[in-house]
Amino acid sequence: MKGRAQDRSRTIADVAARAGVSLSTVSRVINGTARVDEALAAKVRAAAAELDYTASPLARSLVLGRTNTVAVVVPDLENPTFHGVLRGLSRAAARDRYHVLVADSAESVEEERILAVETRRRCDGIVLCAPRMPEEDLRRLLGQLQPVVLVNREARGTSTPAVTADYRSGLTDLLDLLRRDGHRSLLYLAGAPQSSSNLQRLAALRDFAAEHPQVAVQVVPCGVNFADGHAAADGVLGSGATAVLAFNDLVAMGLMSALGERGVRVPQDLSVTGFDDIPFARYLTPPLTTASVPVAELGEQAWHRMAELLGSQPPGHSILFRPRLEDRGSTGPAPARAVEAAS
Amino acid sequence: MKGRAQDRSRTIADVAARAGVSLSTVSRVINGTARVDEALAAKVRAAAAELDYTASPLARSLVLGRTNTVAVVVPDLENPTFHGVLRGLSRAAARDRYHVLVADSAESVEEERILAVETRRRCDGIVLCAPRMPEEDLRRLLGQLQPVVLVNREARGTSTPAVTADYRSGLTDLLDLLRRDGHRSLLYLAGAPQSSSNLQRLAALRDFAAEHPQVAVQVVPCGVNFADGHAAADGVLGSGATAVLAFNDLVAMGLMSALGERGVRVPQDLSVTGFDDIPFARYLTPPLTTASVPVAELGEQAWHRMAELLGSQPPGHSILFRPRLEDRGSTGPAPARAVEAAS
DNA sequence: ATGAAAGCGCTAACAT
DNA sequence: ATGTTAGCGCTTTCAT
Repeated sequence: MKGRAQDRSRTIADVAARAGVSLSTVSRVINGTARVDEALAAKVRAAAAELDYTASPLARSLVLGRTNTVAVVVPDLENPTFHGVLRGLSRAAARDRYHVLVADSAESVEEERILAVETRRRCDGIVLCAPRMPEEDLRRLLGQLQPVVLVNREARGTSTPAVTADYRSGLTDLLDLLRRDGHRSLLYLAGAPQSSSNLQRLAALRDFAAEHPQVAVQVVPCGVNFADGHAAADGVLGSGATAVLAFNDLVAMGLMSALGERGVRVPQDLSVTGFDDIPFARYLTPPLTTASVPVAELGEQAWHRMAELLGSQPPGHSILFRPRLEDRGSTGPAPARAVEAAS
Repeated sequence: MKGRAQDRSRTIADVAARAGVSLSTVSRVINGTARVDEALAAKVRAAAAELDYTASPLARSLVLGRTNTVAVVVPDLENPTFHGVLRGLSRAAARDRYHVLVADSAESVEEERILAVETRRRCDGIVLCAPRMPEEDLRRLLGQLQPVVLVNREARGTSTPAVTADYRSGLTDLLDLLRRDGHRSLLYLAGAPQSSSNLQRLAALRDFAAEHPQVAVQVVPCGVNFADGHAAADGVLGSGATAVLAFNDLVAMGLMSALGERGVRVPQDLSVTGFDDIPFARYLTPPLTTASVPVAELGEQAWHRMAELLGSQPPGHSILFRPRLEDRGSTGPAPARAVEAAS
């Protein structure tokens, strides 16, 4: 047999020995931290190549105090929004040779804090998606987590950069669209009560109600996923509303599915809007009118803010993506009379 | 102000000093590695609590040779399959107090190798999703990556545990369904040509064609996502087939969307099947007939296999999930005559 | 039962 | 320009 099996990973000492130089020279050559005589450098490179040597990231991290890793903490990987954020972040970070650690708190606000703090110790910074954490808890947490970038919520009174979608203006756009279509009785299927993005939507609703007193707006607790929307159908039909603003596309899809089962036509009998513009929204029957949120870009920008912080620049400014109205087939003119509950 | 701001993270030396004991005692108390006098132990715990001390995972990893982290390497996080795998894996690993590093090779088979090797050094093992890597390259790579668990493909001639879906039997089920519905001219929209899961489907097709010579089966290159399916519509309509087996649900959805635009009715004019049973498949109009693959469970089982390897048990057996046929609305009896291309 | 000291693999002063 | 040495924060012999 040629060449012994390599028992374990080679160390810098192996390379130094083989090249007949000191550890520091090897380190210098490999990191390019100082001038090294070209002859020696060549020897080192050769030795490293022969041994298939690469420096232990662990050991480097320990001494450098830097892991070249960031973590993203999300409440639920299943949620298309966080999934998109992870995707955008992961690609962007990879371009800068950073790695990403993912931590899914499985919706437990309790765990989230602990998880974030523990995860933080394994990396250089945290991208935090914690829509439901009470603001005060969040502010306290932020101190231990630096550097942090927030996604889809802000922490007032701190200089933590945040990358968010402007859910308020997005919902306002949808409300205006429905109003222009002649709807005078609207219903909002609310998401997680205390979540930032739900509160923003409620703010839009409040503004709208004040500006358009002739339009009735009901708020009905619902949820954030398909099943929640599906279960809301009967309540919606009993409400007399001619248009429904679902918390997000998933809820809208669930609702539309249940409406279909009941023979209610969208948009002829009832208009429905979603939120987010998940990939399938445009391909539903009818295509879903929604406010498009560039989730992957949220993740990408979150990385850019993080990269600034890691370069020990001062915190950059928070950035807000304005959702774009996607006026598609699930909304239309208000019917002459409100639909009655079927069945 | 009460208490100085803590300049940087506390070390075990700080705790030892405060408790008036040696470093080793602190280590022993914290890890429970040896008996320590209860009085001392209490002092140590108190000191640790006061300083809010937790051991540096980095330093521990370096000395223990273990990071408590595994990496999952995927070709594309956007793909619902890999996304599901990540989700299942992440939750399962978290339960065992393991962290997960995610590496997205952005579809580049070239990068994949390098990425995997580099990522491997930062963790204890790799869960590899590399459907397109040539088998020989894969086998070579496997050596450097140990411990490895493969997802959705096997590496013959190795003992690397694999967790896969049986795409072959899944497609066979779909083929049988269509045949029983009277279809005699089928068309398969193929995925990535060399990917394992595409090859498995082709094998099913081959078997089927041999067993049922009276049924015509065409294979048309297509792709793996929505847009690919959408673009395939005209070719499908010109083919004379009465039923189409899309590579996966995304392709099926794209196709159905394009068919809708052309006024082709599913399943009356044309039956369509997907594969995977992504969350929205059942809510399409019509609901998609497909073969359901439990992606999150794939990830979960991948973790279990990995956990065995990490416990230095011998490699467990590979496991194969049999897709379940979901007979829904997008398939039906073959029309009396094949549809003609519209427009 | 406890402490002193070596060492995980590396980088960065500090010498020369 | 190169080598020697002291750590990074921890665990684990090895003494006592």
